[in-house]
Amino acid sequence: MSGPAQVSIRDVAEQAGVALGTVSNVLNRPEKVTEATRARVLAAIGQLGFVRNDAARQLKAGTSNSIGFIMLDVRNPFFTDVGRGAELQAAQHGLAVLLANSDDQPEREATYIDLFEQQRVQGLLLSPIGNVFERLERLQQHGIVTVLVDRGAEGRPFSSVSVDDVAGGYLAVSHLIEQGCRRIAFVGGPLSIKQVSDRLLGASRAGSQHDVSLEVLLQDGLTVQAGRSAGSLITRRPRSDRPDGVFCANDLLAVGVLQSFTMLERLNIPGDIALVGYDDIDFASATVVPLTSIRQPSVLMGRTAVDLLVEQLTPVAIRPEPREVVFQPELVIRDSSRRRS
Amino acid sequence: MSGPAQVSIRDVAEQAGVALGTVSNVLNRPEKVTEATRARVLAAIGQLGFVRNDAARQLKAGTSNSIGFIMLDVRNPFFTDVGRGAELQAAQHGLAVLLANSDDQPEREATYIDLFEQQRVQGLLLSPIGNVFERLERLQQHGIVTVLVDRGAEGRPFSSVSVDDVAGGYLAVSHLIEQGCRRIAFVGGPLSIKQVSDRLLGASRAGSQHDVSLEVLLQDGLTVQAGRSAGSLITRRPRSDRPDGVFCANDLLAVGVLQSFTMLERLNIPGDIALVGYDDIDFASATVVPLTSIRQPSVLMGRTAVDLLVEQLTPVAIRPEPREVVFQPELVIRDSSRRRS
DNA sequence: CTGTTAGCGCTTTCAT
DNA sequence: ATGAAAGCGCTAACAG
Repeated sequence: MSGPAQVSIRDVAEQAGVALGTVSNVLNRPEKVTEATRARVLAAIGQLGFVRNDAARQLKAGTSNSIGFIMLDVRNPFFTDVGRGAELQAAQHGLAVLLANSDDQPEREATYIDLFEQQRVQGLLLSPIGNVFERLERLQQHGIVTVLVDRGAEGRPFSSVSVDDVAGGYLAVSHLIEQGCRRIAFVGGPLSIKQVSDRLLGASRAGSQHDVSLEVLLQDGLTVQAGRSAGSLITRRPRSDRPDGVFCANDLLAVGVLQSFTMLERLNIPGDIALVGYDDIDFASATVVPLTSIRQPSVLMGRTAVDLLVEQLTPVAIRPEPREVVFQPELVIRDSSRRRS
Repeated sequence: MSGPAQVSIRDVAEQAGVALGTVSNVLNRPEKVTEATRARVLAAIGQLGFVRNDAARQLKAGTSNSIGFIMLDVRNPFFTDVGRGAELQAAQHGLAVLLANSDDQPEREATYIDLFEQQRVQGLLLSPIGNVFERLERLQQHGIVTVLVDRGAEGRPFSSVSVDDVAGGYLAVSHLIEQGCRRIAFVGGPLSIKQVSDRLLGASRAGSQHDVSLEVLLQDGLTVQAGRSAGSLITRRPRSDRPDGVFCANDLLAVGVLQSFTMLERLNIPGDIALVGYDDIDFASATVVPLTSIRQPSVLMGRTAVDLLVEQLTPVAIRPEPREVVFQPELVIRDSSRRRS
């Protein structure tokens, strides 16, 4: 029932009583083989439990048929939604998606880029965190295309799918101002993450247009945990020192802020403090006070990223220029910020 | 600056003016090479942008140094937490973790098992969904070890990390009964998922011990979406027909149920209906009504899974027997079910 | 340290 | 259809 530990194409050929090349043909060009021998070969494959060694196949081909997706944070539903979209679309093209989690750490990002490069993936989807653009350009010259996800290319030779984060930040804070907020706090960080600094930029534009103060409560991560600590920072202040509106760089933070706010009996959301998050994850509408948020088309972004990648998977000669797709964010108003109407 | 598309070890040797074997030594046994030539080789590697071709390395070695983790659902924070733990521990052993998402679909699970087998990963972490045990045993004979995650091995020759789901279901429903519930509904499905049927089993044991009715509202998935539809199924009934306690097979479902419940002004949680979820994800304490849940030690489970895998990565002769690690779940009581102090 | 070599498993080509 | 053979890039072993 079970042959040697490593069953090779040669073993299969022997078992089936055919030539080695014929087995390869059955695997790769079945139409070149008569029905009868094809059946014999398949039977032998089944008996021996043969599985094609991808390393050898790749070595020959020079590339695998997977793409890698290095996510900033697997625990952020936004990214897993993007991943979901990527998988759906990749399947359409016969590609598999391997996921990795850089967890906001440049070293881990670098490690996974290495790993995927060594594996000679067809391409990479990546939300860059560290300073990796030179790295990626070299990769590209060596035949591994990168598509930037949730981040614009800014003149660099990559396709990208992103959302206008400046517009998103602007939307969020404009909305808070409309609801009557005058002392707004931005919760988020680190600013080395472009998405965060862009959202802050948009926020401060909206703030300065209306002459509203914008305080920045810098956090070292975009997690529920960080949100909690930002929240308790605020609640520990005397009432008069607290902001009346809080804009969080993502929903995880907002959830954390909400957790710490709702531990204070006498703090009313949105009455005392209005709250806006970012990403509109599934949970946003299920929080203590349903969360106003900025929606990004996450699944569509994943699909688009793969399409852009496949577009670049053509021979250099006929390869189109990299493209940038920018989606517009959308304000989703819920109770956490709704003061009128 | 950039050489041929594929820079090989041979190009490096040429550039550095050393022998091919020396480059290999620099890469794999640096101590066998003098400092000076090592530096020359490293310089050449840098200049040419050489990256070791893992396919070739693997082909030679017969195995990669990654492990694959096939998750039931990337969008469930429980699994990403497990993944996080696995990554942490794998890094300790110099292994990389590649994540894949079977999304509850047996075909996708099979596809990824194939993929990882073709890639000759060192081992697999897997929460089985389809009927894959024969497959996995064959894999094991061919040198790819599997550790079952969130699922016991039940006599099969695999190590496993799981949580006692029957105990968890029992805990949940016993708690509801203690809070005075007498008509309990179980929301979850499909029952083909062992975790779900075990939780139901525990639930019904608790129910029958106290002579409490247990209604099963079967869903086809463990998602927020499915939870919403179960919730509206309940709220559409006349008050007298509604359960007074709901136990959801996971927190995503519970979040969905909560969403639909809280759309009804006059429905009081936990007064009219008490609610218990499962997994105790980060969001559980941030929901409209903070969610009572059954906690599983997710990160620890991931770490343990990798340890069990590494344990099995020894030559067959000295390999220890597979082990089963079973953690006990823990009831975390919050407002969604707390009726008496 | 060098230079050479075999071989991992597969694909592809070629003449038969 | 076959059988033979080259070669993908690497590792590891060898004699010098």
